[in-house]
Amino acid sequence: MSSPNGDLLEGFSERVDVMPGVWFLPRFAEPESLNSDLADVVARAPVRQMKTPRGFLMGVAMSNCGQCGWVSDRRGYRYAEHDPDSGEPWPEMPRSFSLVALAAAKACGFDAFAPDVCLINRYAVGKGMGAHQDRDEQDLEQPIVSISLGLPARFFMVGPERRGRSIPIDVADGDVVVFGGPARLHYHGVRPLKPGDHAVHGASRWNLTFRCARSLQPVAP
DNA sequence: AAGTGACG
DNA sequence: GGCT
Repeated sequence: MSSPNGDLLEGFSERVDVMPGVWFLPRFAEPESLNSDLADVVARAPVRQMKTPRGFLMGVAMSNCGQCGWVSDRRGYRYAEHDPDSGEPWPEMPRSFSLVALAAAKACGFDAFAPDVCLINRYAVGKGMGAHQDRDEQDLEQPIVSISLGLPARFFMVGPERRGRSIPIDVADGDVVVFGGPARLHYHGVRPLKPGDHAVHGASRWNLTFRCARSLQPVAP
């Protein structure tokens, strides 16, 4: 298929190259099926505020789906096969999640993205996340795919050092950010959420981040 | 410090 | 950049 957007899937808008290894895909995801499946997942594994290793309560409420889930407590950051709140395995990753994550990664040149984890972050008004790295995954060859749902927010990407100038990326419902390769370990964060009222999610922003935490080999979606 | 926030 |  020949089009101005050669390596993008047909029917989608543009791909913005933010910096080497960071791409912004405005309105790439169709929120409706994601919203429905998200509701099912968080009904089984409700979001909760985890503690940092130093004992501070994180502002953002989190859950997971997939083969394991990212957790934080006084023992540190890690991936766990079970939800520590319920003792149950994390809910299975919905097909709608893995399909859009795969397509977004492919649009950025990652042809075999097979995430085994989706970390679910819910931002309430006033909540944000300071600059941090996603470095707890085994497979750093694979990118991080981040899907925004609900209220808009300002994501920021710094670089390999925690401090320094950041590049803002304003993300809204259905937007996708992909970062990998030279940016896979870049520090990044989210500015505190401004008040608003989204038709579906009310005064919240949801973020779905897909990672290859343990799978070192591709798995069919 | 995946924290918050005053100050410049 | 300091503080906790």
